[in-house]
Formats: sequence, structure tokens, C-alpha cells
Amino acid sequence: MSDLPKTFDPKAIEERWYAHWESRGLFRPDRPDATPWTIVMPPPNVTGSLHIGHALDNTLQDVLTRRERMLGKDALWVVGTDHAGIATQMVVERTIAGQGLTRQKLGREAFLEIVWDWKNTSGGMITRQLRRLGASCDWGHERFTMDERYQRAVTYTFVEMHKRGLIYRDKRLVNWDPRFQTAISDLEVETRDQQGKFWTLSYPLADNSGAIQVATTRPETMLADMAVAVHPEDERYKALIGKQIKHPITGRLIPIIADEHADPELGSGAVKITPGHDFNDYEVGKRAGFKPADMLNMFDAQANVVQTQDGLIPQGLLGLSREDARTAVVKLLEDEGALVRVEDRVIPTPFGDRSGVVIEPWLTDQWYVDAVKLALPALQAVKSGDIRVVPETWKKTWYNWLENIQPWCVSRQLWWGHRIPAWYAEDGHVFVAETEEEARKEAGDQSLRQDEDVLDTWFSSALWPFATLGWPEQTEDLARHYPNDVLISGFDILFFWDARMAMQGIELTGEAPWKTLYLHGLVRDAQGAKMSKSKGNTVDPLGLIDKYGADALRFTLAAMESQGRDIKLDEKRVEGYRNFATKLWNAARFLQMNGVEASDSIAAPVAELPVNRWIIGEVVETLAKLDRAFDEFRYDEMADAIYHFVWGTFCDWYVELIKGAFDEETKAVAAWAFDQILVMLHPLMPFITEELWNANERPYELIVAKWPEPQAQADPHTKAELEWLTELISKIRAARTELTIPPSAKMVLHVYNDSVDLRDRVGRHSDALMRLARLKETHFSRSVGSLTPDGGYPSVDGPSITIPVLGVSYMLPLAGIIDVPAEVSRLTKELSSVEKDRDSLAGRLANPNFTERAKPEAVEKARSDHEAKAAEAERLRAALERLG
RNA sequence: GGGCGCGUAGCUCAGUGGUAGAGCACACCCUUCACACGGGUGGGGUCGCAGGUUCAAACCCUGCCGCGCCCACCA
Repeated sequence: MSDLPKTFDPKAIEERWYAHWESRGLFRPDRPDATPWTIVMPPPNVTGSLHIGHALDNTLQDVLTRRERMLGKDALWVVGTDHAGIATQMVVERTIAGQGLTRQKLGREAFLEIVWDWKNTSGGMITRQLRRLGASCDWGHERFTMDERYQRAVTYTFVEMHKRGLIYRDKRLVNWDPRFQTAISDLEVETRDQQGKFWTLSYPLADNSGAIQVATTRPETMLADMAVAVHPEDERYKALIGKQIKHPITGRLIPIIADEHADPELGSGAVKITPGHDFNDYEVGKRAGFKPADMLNMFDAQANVVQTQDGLIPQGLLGLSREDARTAVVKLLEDEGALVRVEDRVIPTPFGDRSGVVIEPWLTDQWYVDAVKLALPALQAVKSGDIRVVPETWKKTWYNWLENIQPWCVSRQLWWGHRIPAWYAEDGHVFVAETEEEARKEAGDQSLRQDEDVLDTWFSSALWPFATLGWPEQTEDLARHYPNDVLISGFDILFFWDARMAMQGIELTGEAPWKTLYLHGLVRDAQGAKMSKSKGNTVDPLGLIDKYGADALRFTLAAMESQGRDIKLDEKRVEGYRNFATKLWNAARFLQMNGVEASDSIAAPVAELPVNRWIIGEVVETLAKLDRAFDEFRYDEMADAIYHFVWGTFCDWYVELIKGAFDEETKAVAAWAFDQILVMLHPLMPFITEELWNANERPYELIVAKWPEPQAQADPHTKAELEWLTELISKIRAARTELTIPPSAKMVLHVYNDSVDLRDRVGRHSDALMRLARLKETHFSRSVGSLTPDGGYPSVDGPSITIPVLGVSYMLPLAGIIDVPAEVSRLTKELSSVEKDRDSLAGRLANPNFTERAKPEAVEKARSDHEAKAAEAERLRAALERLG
């Protein structure tokens, strides 16, 4: 046993304990016969660094994992990183740009080599930072989504889903990111309102019989117009349906068609149709009989103007950017007199969530996952309860999204990622196979060229709960740890990741990937604003750890995690929980100074002293609260239960009560109770608890200690006795403060009840009463009740303070010191408060509707409360009368 | 347009049918031998507004006001 330093310094212990746990393999002790318990960490981007959202997410996971481990289970927390296609490629491209290089100059192979080098040397910083948080994941099982085995799982998945008809290649409009020059999925598009314009154009009829007005927010796309649509019921235009338009700039002849997409209320009621560059128009175009392959395209991959298939775009417009093309087109129209009017308008505009540029709907060949088919079982899994969603309100969002799901574009025109296992023959045939050899077997002699594209990163991370366990091999890990027990994620990736995991998981393994899905909110700044680097309002979790310790940060995040609400992080809270850690530290020092050592038993010691019996019961009650909070994933309640027990019950009362009375029983009970605190607090504050645990000789580390079981029963009798004691002390203190009696003045306590029971009680706690209420002696008076028959107080002469507690009057005579008016005012105030309560209860009891219709327990409680209040009021009134 | 959530003490938030709670902040007292990152005591709330249900509403229902988020969409 070593003496604890006076002040708690998290820095001095955190790194040491983490290294100890990790090097001894304590994050995953060998427990082949134990019940398995499994959670997988959402793999952070390999380019990532720990932000406060990770800190929250991983704290919540670690809290569960540590408790499950202490419950004796074979707790596996899978950790690893995601290759993060776009993000990583960007980082590396930026790096090589410094050397004047581009990936195109390097070529695919050389570029990928550099990415791997980067990953091996600079990637994974976040895994070191996770250690600082105390994350007890199984580093021996660390995975990367581009590991060889993982790649095999991804390839297998693609081939298998293709076989099942769930993956197909199609030419259709995609969300094209002209900056990254890749397709992206619907989810990666962010619609933002932009100030824009609304142009009304005049399109002449080909037979010169007039013109029709159309409106657009994107005049430049008119170069690829293929029709003008009007509503079939629109009387204004009925006669024109079927006629031809002569396109004002290209001279292209395009038909006027009827389609319900045209809204008669909007603009002129006629709308230009550009199937190759607008999602609505694409649908209209298809209905009008245009094949995607025939739809006109006027942009290249960077959204610069290129010639359409019919060669009708004027030479001068070719090569212009989208923006310049717009200006030029508008100018041409104006010159022709075809521009009718321009209005200002707010336009919802699609942006790439990573690139930040405007997304261009573009016709390309891409690979799609038939998400509609996969969605149904995922929907069902939540409906049936196979997956428990916490908090439940997210179920509706889950249903809503899956019910309206669209095909998922999974091919990306990037280099870094899982290359699509498809090979093309010269005749255009596609062979999907796990290897080129396999493809060749089917293709015969033809020369094959592999698809250049890679898969959406989320396609591979969707396999995380099982591919990290060896799937598709039927490994022992997979059998033991799949399905996972819980998934914890922020709601921001509910669709990106969680839903896709469920879809892929059920399709590929036949089982939902986890039994419970817990969704937490976002961490915001103290003002409630979303944190972002550009706003500069981010909170660096590592800075907070440096300043207050990992335990304080973890405790704060847990305490503020109440379901269904974002967290507004206030540094003051972290400071407060740092103080809590210090409080615990000092309690440990105090116990140590008084010869309290490690408890030698997990079961509560046998105790006779009320204070000891009481604290044992309080430990058990706290444990019950904690266990309930864990069952319900109520992190705030976990934190609240242990915080109030440690500070409010153990330190403020138990330790104060036992001061100066460290007999063997008390030492044993204090040791046991403190050990239970360490165990119960460990999931939330692993470092300080482990340090304090090891301040004594221990047979094993706290991280693998046993989670307590409520073996000792709470004893209602001693609980009542201690409640009486603490209330009496508190009331005496309050009265003393209110009457400004100096702490140095030791008073005499007169007890107006000399029942054996009360005498025994006071006797048992006399020492504590003297110390905590600052008394010098106690006297008992003969009266059986609170008052003598004549209503007086026989043995106290002169003015005194009256304190009623649980039906007994306690008096503190104050000859010479008392300020009578002050006491009168104190009593009056208290009396009026008590009378208010009493009258309110009386009113209720006088109402027959209440006594007849309310639950009997409620009526009974009101009766007994009323009686107590009435009696207390009487006592206060008598005291007032005595003072005159 | 559809969906979800929030509005309780100065601040951040618990509380989901039976006399309003916590932490922080604030005020006063205390260098009491674990801890001033502490101890003690206290002040502070028409529970957004208006109706309704009920013996009883912060809590359930309806409407309104304010704030936030997600999805879809106005060419």
C-alpha cells in the first residue's frame, strides 16, 4: 500500500493504466466459457482525428463494454478504421500536389502505393487518441476495411448480390460531383437554399403560328432540351399538344407533349424538358418514350459544355463552364428577344456534402443496389422487435426512410477503395466474378478489362459487424459474436450506415446485425450551435482531457446523454466532474489514513452498527438504480445515481458519521462500500477508480473485477433511523444558520420524548450529533408526547429554538444568545409553509370525489401526510406562543 | 408538403397523473485535523400560451405561438 498524493493528477495515472491494461490483455481476457457479448465501433475514417462526437460515441460504448466485462462476459469491442474513399484520396492528392504531382500523372498503381504508404505512416492517428479516452477495445482484433480478408468479403458480397439480382448496372441520371468527378449517392447530396433567378423564355412554334412560354431556373440546360411539356388538362395548351417547337438557340425541333408533371399553376404552365440534366425531366422523358441512351447530354465530367449527340449546339458555347454557359445562353436569348422576364427567386440547390460544389444530374452507367428489395426485411426486423431501437422515436424515421428508399448507386469514379469485380469483354459483355480468373472462365478467349470504378465506402462498411469476425468464412468468432449485442451510433449516420448494415446483414447472414440499436445525438457548443471547423466553435476532446482528465470528460458526456436530445457541452460541467473525481480521491485518502484497506469480500460484511447497516443498504439501492439505468441505456441516470451516492450519501454523511470511530466493523464496512463505489464507477471513470483500487494490495485489476450483485438487503429500520438522524442534524444546522449562532457556540439539546427507543437512538448517535450539530450535551424530558399536559416545556427556562422532527420536539435553549424576534420570524415562516401544506392536503381530503375515486394508496398517503403536517404545525404554534 | 423533437429556477437539463428536482451560477457563514477542485445554510420557478379530459395535469388530448432537425419538393 502506498500513500496517495494530496491532489489527484489525471495525467500521472491515465497513460500508465492504459498501457498496463493493454499490455496485460485485460481488454479481452481469455474467457472461452463465458457468455459472449459484442459491440463494434463505428470505424472512424483512417484520416480522422478524435473529435468530441467520437468522444461521446466511444464513451457510451466503453461504459457498456466495461460493465459487461465486469459481469464476467467475454466482452468483445471490435475496433478498426475505415478506408474512407473520397476523404483519404483527397488527403493524399493534396499531399502530392505539394510536390507538383497529380494522381493522373502518377497513374493508378503508383498512386495507390502512395495512399498505402500514407495510411501506414500517417493514418490511424485516431486509434492512438481513442486510447487516451480510455476506450477498452480489443486491439488484438483491430481491422481495416481494406485488409486483405475484408477485401475478400466485399468482393464476395458484390458477386453474391449480383448473382441474386440485387446488384445491377444501369444507365440513368446520377448525382454527379463535377469536382471529384464521381457519382455520389442521394444521401451524399445536401440541398441548400440559394438566391437565384427564374427565367421565362419564349419558344417559337415550328409552324410560326406563335410561341409558348416556358420557365426555368437553369437556362443553360436548354441546349439539351428535348420537349416542352404541358398539363394534359390545361385548356390553354390542349390544342398545341403534338406540335413542334423550333428551339431558339439550337434550332432543334422538339415536340410539345402532355405530361402531368407540368403544373398549370406554376409559371406559364409549360415547362421545358431536359431529360439528360434534370431528375423530373428524366422521368417525363422516359414517359414520353425517350430511351436513356438517346437522351441528349451537354456536359462533360467537369460540367463544361460539350456538343450534344445531334451536333446542334453553336460552336461558341462549347467548352464553357456551367456558369459561363448560363450567362452566354441568357445573352443569346436576350438578343433574339426570346427572354420574356427574369425574377429573383430562392432555389433549393443540391451540393456535394464533401466537395461543396453544385451537383450535376448526369447520365452515366453505374452500378446499383436494389435497395427496395433489401429494405423490406430491415423494416420488418424493427417492426417485429428483432432489433430494439433506443430511443424508440427513431423507429418512425427508420420506417419512413426504408419505405421510400431509392436504388443505391454504389460505384464511384475513384481509385482508392474496393475495386468493382466486374470485367468487360470487347463486345460489351460484363462478367462479375471474384477474380479475373473466374471471369475468364466464363468469358472464354475474349480480352477482358476490369471495371475502373470502386465501391461506395458505405457499401463495405455495411459489412463491418460480420466481416470483422471473419465472414464469409464460418469462423468461431462469427458464431460467437454475431449478431452483435448493441450498436451505438449517432443518428447522423442512421441511413448511411446503420440502415445499410441492417439491409446487407440480413441479406447476407440471415440475421439482423445487432439486437439493440442505440442512437445518440450530436454534441453542440454551449450555445447550441453545431460544431464545425469553419465556425471555429469545436471543442477538442484531447484538450479537455489534458485539462480535466479523461474520467471527467467521460463522466460529463455520459451525464449529459439523455435520450433523444443533443448535448450542449459546457466546459463548466467537465470542471464540475473533475471536482467530483477529486472528491472521490480525497475520500480515499481519508479512509486510507484511518486504516481502511481493501475489502476482503465481495459480499457485504455483517454489521451491527446502524450507520454501517445503513450504508450497506444504500450501496444496494444505488446498485439497483445503476442496473436499471444500464438496462434502459439511461446514461444520465447512471451518472446521477453514482454521483449522488458518492458525494451526497457516502462523503457528506457516512464518512462524517464514522469520523473518529473506526472500529473493526466500521473499517470493514467502509472498505467494502468504497470498493463497491470503485466497481460501480469504473465504467464511467476507469482511470481514477483503477488507481484507487490499486492503492491497496489487490489480487486482480479493477477492470476485471466482479460487478456487484445485490446480496445484502436494505434494512428499512436502520434506513428510517439514519433519515431521522440526518434530518435532525440538518434542521439544527439550518436553525443555527438562520439565527446566526456562531459555529463555536456549543448547545444543549433537549429532547421532549423519553421513550426507550428514542433514548437509545440518541445514545447510539450521540457522538455524531455532538460533532455535526455542534452540541455539548443532550437532556431528555419526561413528557411522553411532545408536550406536557399544560402545553409547556417543563425543563427549559427562557427562550429556546424549537425543532420538530418526525413527531418529536427538540429544543435548544439559548439563554443570553438568542435573538427572540429572529426566532419568532423563523418559526412563523416555517409555520406558514407547514400550514400551507397541511391545508392543501386537508382540502383534498375534504373532497369526497378524491377520497372515493382516487387510488386508496394516494388517499392513505394524503391522510398520514396531513396528520404529520398538522402535528408539526401545532408544535410550531406552541413554540411561537412560548416566545410570546 | 411529410415526419421527428424541443420550450420546466439566471444557465444546462432531469422529471411523463398524486404537495416542483439536480448540477452550475448567486447570497451569507466557515482557514472544523480527507478535500476551498472544500464544508454548511439559503434565495430563486404563473413548468411557452389557451382550451379540454380527470377527484387530481409540468405530465394525457386539441389548438396556437416560438425554436431546431430530418426527408421530399416548387420546372
